[in-house]
Amino acid sequence: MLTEYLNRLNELSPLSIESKNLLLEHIFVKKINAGDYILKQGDVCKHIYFVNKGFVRIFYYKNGKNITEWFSKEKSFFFSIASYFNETESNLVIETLEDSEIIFLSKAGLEKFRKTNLEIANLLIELFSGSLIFSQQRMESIQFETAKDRYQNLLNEQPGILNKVPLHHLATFLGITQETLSRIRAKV
Amino acid sequence: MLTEYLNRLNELSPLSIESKNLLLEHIFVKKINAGDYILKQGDVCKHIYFVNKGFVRIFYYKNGKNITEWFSKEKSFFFSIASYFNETESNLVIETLEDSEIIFLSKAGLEKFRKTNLEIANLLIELFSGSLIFSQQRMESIQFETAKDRYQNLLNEQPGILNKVPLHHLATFLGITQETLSRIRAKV
DNA sequence: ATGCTTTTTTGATAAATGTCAATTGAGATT
DNA sequence: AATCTCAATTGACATTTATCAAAAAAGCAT
Repeated sequence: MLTEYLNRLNELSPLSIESKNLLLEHIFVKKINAGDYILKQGDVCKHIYFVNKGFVRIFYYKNGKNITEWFSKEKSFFFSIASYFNETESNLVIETLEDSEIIFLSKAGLEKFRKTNLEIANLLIELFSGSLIFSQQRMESIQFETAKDRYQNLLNEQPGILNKVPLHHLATFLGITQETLSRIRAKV
Repeated sequence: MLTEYLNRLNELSPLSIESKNLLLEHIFVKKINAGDYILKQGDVCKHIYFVNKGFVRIFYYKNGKNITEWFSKEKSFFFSIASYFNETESNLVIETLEDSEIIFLSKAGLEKFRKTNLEIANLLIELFSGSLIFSQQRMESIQFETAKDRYQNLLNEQPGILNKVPLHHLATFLGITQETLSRIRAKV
């Protein structure tokens, strides 16, 4: 399982056996039951997470309501950006929506080795630039697309999502109320 | 002037004389008159830009209207993220609002050296993570704050901006129409 | 299957914002 | 000073979306 994960990292940026071994000391796997948290509100995000198996929701609280920031499907990386970099309490909460297997890659390890290990430094570049592209895409989708378009796109990208996620989570993700989403669906 | 810029880079991530010299070959300065473009629509973004002097607006077109993505003040870095990484035509346009002095740092150089030079790789990590934090902050400000709040914050962060930028640019930046912004201002 | 709970839809109304048009204001020019 | 131009405000109205409440539908357990 970790081999597969290391291969994934290696695809992002080539890693020698030595570099892989360095990283291995800072990687661990955790099984997390559906509905449990990976990162609670107020925690500091000290890892880059990877959904090896399962399905994850990232959300934040606003006026008492919880608003979905995004969904992370299998084989993708995620972390709480502001909390990770600034080492501040996260205002993002990360929960699993299914029984999941999450791989933790520690910031401590990455920070330690990137100063001396070129491969690990370049791995970080790839991780961060991937995250940057993702963040930018999400911003553009909010700016350019209507809620209806974004709903359609979400269904295309993640066909099974309607079975996994209650409608009100989709609605907050799209930035509209559940009622409005329901009416959008009725019209299609 | 370039010395100052190199010091700036050095603050982000320490650079030896050798690394600085490597980078120097891939840095140039351009004076750009107010209203002229740094990056046109359809260009591919091949540099990370730095506003040494002046003031810059980044915008995109949507339904024929131009929408401000953000303003870059002096001593800050910026680039067209999707275009830079994917080497696709930029849908962001970058223009100066004042006579400006822009420092160009070429992607070609960065990509060449990050594979072999640890300092330059770490510089890139700092540049990208800074950009990631910025991108995230902007997203959160859109999600968490009302247009009114965002207007106030903008004035706090950039007190002189009302003298530099016509109201309709501020409005599109805030995601509202000029008329709505005018009404917000009237109520304060 | 029956009832119980949760999710989703529907309806009526209110609030916010957009649109279009007209007016006002401020600077620059003659 | 009068005029011209561009920027900003105001008004009237339309549209969109939120809100609150209730009904319908879908899942689940007994």
